[in-house]
Amino acid sequence: MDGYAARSKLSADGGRQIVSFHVAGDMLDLQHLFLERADHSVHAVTDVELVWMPMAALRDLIARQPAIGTAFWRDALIDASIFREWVLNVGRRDARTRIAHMLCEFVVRSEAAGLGAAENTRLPFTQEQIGDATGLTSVHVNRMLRQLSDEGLIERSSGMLRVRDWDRFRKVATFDAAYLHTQPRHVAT
Amino acid sequence: MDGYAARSKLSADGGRQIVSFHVAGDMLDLQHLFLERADHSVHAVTDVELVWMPMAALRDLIARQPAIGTAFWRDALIDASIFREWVLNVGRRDARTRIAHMLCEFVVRSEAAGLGAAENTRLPFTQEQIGDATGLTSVHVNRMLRQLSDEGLIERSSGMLRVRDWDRFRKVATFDAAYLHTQPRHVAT
DNA sequence: CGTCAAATTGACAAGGCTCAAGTGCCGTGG
DNA sequence: CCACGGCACTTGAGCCTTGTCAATTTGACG
Repeated sequence: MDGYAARSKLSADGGRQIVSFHVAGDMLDLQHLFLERADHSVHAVTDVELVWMPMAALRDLIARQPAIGTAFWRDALIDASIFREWVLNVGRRDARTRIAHMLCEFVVRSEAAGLGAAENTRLPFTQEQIGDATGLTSVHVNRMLRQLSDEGLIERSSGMLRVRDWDRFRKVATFDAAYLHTQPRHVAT
Repeated sequence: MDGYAARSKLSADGGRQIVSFHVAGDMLDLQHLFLERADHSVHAVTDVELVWMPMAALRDLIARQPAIGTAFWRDALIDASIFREWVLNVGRRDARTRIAHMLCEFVVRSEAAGLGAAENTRLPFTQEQIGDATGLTSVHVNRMLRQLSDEGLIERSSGMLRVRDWDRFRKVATFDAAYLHTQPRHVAT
C-alpha cells in the first residue's frame, strides 16, 4: 500500500543480489504462490504499509474467480520479464549504462504507480543498495552517479532523483520499456 | 521432445544474453502466455523436435482444467526462480564460480530430464554460448574451463561433459539446487 | 553539539576484455 | 583416400573497467 521494497538473494560468500524493486501497489509474493519453499526474500527498504493474505486464501480465490487468477498470473509473468531484463542488465551492460537502466525502470514504474514524474522521483535506495541491484560496489555506483550528474543527465538531492532530459537519459540507459508490459489504458485486449 | 534450446535477449549494442537453457521436456513459451508481446526469444541450440500448441488452445485448456493450469503456473514460477538465480550468478559470482554454477544447473536439469548422469552429460553449447549465458567473453570462458579441467574437477571431450567429483564441484560452484524446486517424487504435497 | 550512517574521493590492485595469432576438428569435394 | 575450408577452440600480451582499501566529508537527527 505504501513504501518501497526489494527482492533479493544471498550468495554463498554473503554477497547480496537484489533482483527487483517494488513500489506501492505491487503484489509482493506471487512468485511463491505454487512453490513449497521460498528461494529468496522480500524486504522493506523504507517503512512499509502492506496487506498480508494467506496463500491458501489466495489460491482459493483464484480457483473461484479465474479472471482474477489470470490477472495474478499475468502479474507474475511481468515480474519474470523484469528478472530476464535484469540478467541482461547485469550480464551485458557496462556500469554507467547499467545504473542508468535501473534508474529508468524505477522512474517508469514509480510513475505508473502514481508516485510522481521523472522530474521528481523519490529514490529511497542507498548507493550500496543500488550496487546490490546492479552487481557493482557502492564505491563504483557513487562514481557513476557523479558522472551521470556531471553530464547533466540527472540531479540528486536527499533521496530525490530528477531526470533532466528523459530522452537523452533513456538513450544512455538503452532503456526500452516494452519488457514492463505496461498495458495501454484505453485499449481493449 | 528432443534437443536443446536457449532463451535470450539482445542488448542495444548487439550483445546477446542467454537467460536460461532448456532441455527435452521443458515447456518453452509459458512465459508469454498472458503477455501481448514477446520480450525475448527462444532458439534451438541443436536440432530440435518440438510440439507446438496455439496459445489460445492452451488458455482454453487451462480454463477448463484448472489442475493443469496450476501445473503450468508452477512451471512458469520455477522458470522465474531460475531467472532470479541467474541474476545472482551473473551479478555476484566471479567467472570460475559462475561457469561452474551454470554447468551444475545444466547437469542437474539434464539428469532430471533423464538425459544421463553427471559422469557423462551431453554439453551441446559452444564456449561462446556459455559466455553469452554467463556474461563473459568466449576467451575467458575458455580459460576458466581449462582451469576447471586442470583442477581435475571436470573433463571435456567433443560435446560431452564429465564432472569428476560432484561434491567438490558443487562446492566450487556454490550450487544449491533448491531454486530449481524439483519435487521429491514420492511425497504428496 | 555529538553521533552515526551514507556519501565521497584518491591511490592502487586485479579480474576480465581486447586484439591477434595459431591449432584442431570435421564435413565436403576432388 | 586426401586436401581444403571453416568454425570452434586455445593461448599470449597488454589494457581497461571495476574492485579494494582507507581516509574524509556530508547530512540527518537527537
